[in-house]
Amino acid sequence: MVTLKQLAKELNVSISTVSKALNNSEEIGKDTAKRVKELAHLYNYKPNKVALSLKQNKTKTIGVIIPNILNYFLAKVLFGIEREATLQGYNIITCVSNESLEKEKESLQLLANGSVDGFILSVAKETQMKRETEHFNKTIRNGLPIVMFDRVAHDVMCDKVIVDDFESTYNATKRLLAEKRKHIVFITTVDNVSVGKLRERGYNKAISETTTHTPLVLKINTRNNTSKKVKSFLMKHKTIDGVVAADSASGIISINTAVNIGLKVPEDISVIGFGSKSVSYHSIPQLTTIRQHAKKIGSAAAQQLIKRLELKKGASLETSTKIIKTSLIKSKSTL
Amino acid sequence: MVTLKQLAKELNVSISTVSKALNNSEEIGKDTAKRVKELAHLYNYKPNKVALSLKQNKTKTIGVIIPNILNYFLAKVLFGIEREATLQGYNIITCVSNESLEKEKESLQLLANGSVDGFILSVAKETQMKRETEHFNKTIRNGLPIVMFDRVAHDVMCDKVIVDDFESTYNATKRLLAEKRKHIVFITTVDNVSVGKLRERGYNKAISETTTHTPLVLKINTRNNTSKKVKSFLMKHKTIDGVVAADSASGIISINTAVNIGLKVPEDISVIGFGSKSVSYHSIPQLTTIRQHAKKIGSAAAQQLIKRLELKKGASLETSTKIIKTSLIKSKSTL
DNA sequence: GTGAAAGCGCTAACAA
DNA sequence: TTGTTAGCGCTTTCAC
Repeated sequence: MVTLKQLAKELNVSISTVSKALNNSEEIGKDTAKRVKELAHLYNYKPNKVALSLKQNKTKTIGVIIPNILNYFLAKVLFGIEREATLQGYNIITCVSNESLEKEKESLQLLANGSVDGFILSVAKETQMKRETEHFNKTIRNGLPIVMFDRVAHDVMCDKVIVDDFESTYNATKRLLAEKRKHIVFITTVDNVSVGKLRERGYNKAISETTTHTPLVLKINTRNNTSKKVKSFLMKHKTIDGVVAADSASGIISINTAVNIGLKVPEDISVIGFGSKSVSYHSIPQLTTIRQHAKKIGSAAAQQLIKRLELKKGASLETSTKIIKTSLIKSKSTL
Repeated sequence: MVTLKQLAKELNVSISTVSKALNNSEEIGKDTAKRVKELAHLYNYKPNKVALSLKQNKTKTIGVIIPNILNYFLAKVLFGIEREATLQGYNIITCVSNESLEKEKESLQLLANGSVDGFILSVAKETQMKRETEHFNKTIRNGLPIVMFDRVAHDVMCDKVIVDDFESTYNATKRLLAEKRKHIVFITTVDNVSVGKLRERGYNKAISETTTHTPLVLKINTRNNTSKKVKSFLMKHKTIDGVVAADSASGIISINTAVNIGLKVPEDISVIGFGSKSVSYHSIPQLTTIRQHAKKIGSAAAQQLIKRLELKKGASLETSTKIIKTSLIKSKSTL
C-alpha cells in the first residue's frame, strides 16, 4: 500500500501538502494539486483506514451481533443492515451469539475496544430468559450506542426496531375466524422469548374476543419432530380447521402434513404462517404468510444507528422505538 | 475508553511502563506490575484495537465476500467461517456482492485499504460469466491473500476449498440407477456457473455410462415458477421415475409436486436433492439429500487463510486446493 | 501556497 | 527497573 509519505518523497513536497491536495484543500496551488492527484491515481493511493480511524476516533464500522445466522429471517435482516450500511459508507463486523449469553457478552466486549462505533443486535434467547441487561447498559455507558431489533430488552434505554408481533397473529387469527373457521390451533416452536409470547397473546385475544372456546396451543420444542407432532395432533383433533403458525417451518409442515393425511387445504383446513416469499413455495398449496419485511427492519436499524453516530457533538437524540408492520400476504392455503 | 496515558498519569509512571507491565514484560518490577494491573482491571482497560492494528500493520480481521447471504448454503459457510475465525481471535467483515461483479470489485477495493488482512470469498455469478479475474490477482499482488470457496476462479493462483460437485451427482444418479430407475431427470436452476455445470456433468456421465438414453435436463430460470414447470414436466413425461435436483428448493418442490399429482414417493418416483437437514423436513416424505458440509467448508477456508496470514516473515506456502466431500444422506424420498 | 509539528494509542529500541 | 523517544499513516493548526 502506498502512503502519503512515499508520494511526498517522490514529488519532493511535504506530507501535509499531499494530504491537503488530495482532500481538495483551497490552500494548495492548482498545479501542485494536479501533480499530486495524478501520482496518487497512478499508484492507486487509498488512505489507510486504520490510521484514519485512529486519528478521527471513529471506525465507520458497525458491530452486528446476531443469535443465529441460519435463521432465514435473521439472515435477511443482516442483508438489510449490510446494504444500508454499505450505502452510507459503513462496514459491518458480524458476530454470531448462537443464542448464548456468554458469547453475546464476549462479542460485545471484544468489539468495544475501538473496533466499532456502535452495535446492532438481536438479543440471545439465554439473555432474555435470564433477563440480563448489564452488559448492554455498560456498553452504552461506554459511549457505544446500541440498536436492538426483533428480540429486544425492553428495559434497556436504546433505539429499537420491532415487529407488531401481537397484532400480526391477532389479525391472522381474525382472518381465519372471518372464514368461519371454528377450531383454530396456534402452533409454536417453544421459545420463552418476547416475540413468541406476543404472538401467542395476539392469537389468544382474537380467539377469546370472538369465540367461546379456549385457545388451543401446540408447543413444539425440538426441530426434528414437528412433522410427527403435527400429524398426531391433527389426527387427534379432527375438528381443527385452521392453523396459525408462529414460524415458517411449522406453517409449511402443517400444510404438507394435512395434505398427507388426506385433508384438503384450504377447503378443510386453512393455514397461515410467518415467513418469506421463497419459503412459501415449499408447500402445495402455497402458504399464506405473515411477512415481517426483514430487510426493512435491517435498514431501519442501520439508519437509526448511523443517524445517532453522526450526531453533531453535544447534540442529543431521544431513543426511539420503530415498529415495522407485518403484512398478511394471501396465497393458496387460505380461502 | 481508558488509555495507557490515563493509567500512567494516575499511577505516576510512564506510558511505556504501563504498557510493559500489562504485557508481562520481565523488565518491570513485581509490585509496579501489580499496581498497574489492578488499576487496569479496575478501569476495565482494553488495548485500543485500531492503534494496535496501525502499529503492527495487521488487523486480525478477515474480509468475507459472499454472493448471497439468503442462500442457506452460503449462510452456513459464513457461520463456519465466523466460528473458526472467532476461535482463532479474528473478526470478520462481511460484504455481499449480490452476484454482481461491480459490487465484488468495490468490496475488494474498499477493504483493501488496511481494513483486513485477507479475504475469503465465493465468486459472483457475473464474475464467472465474464471470466474476470484481474481484481483478484491485483488484490493478491497487493499482499492480501485470498481463499476462494465453492465457486472459485480456477485460473487465479490462490487457496481454494471446493466440493466434489461432479462426483456428488454422479453418485446420486448411480444410486437411482441402482434402484432400477429408468428415466431420471436432472433439474437445475440455470446458472452458467462452474458448480452447476459440474453437477450436470456428473449426472450425464452416470447416465451415459449406464444406460442408452440421452440425459434429460430440466432447466429452470426464475425462482417463482419452479412448481409449475416441474408439474407440467412431470405431466408430460409420465415415464419419469427419478429426479436429481441441483439445489434444495427444486428437490423439495419436486416431491411436493409429485405427491400433488398423485404419484407415490418413492414408490413411483425417487428424488434426491442438494440440501441440509432442516430443509429436508419441508417435504413429505422427507428428502434424501446430498450434504455439502457447509460449516466444514467455512472452517477449512478460515483455517487456510489464517495459516497463511500467520506465516513467519519470508516463509512461503504453496497454494492448496482442498476438496470437502459431500455425503448422500438417505431419507424417505428414495428406496 | 507550502511545510513543520503535534497528536490519535500503542510498542519497542535505546538510554538512564 | 523505569523512562524517553521514535514511529505506524493520517489530519490539522500554526508558522513561514
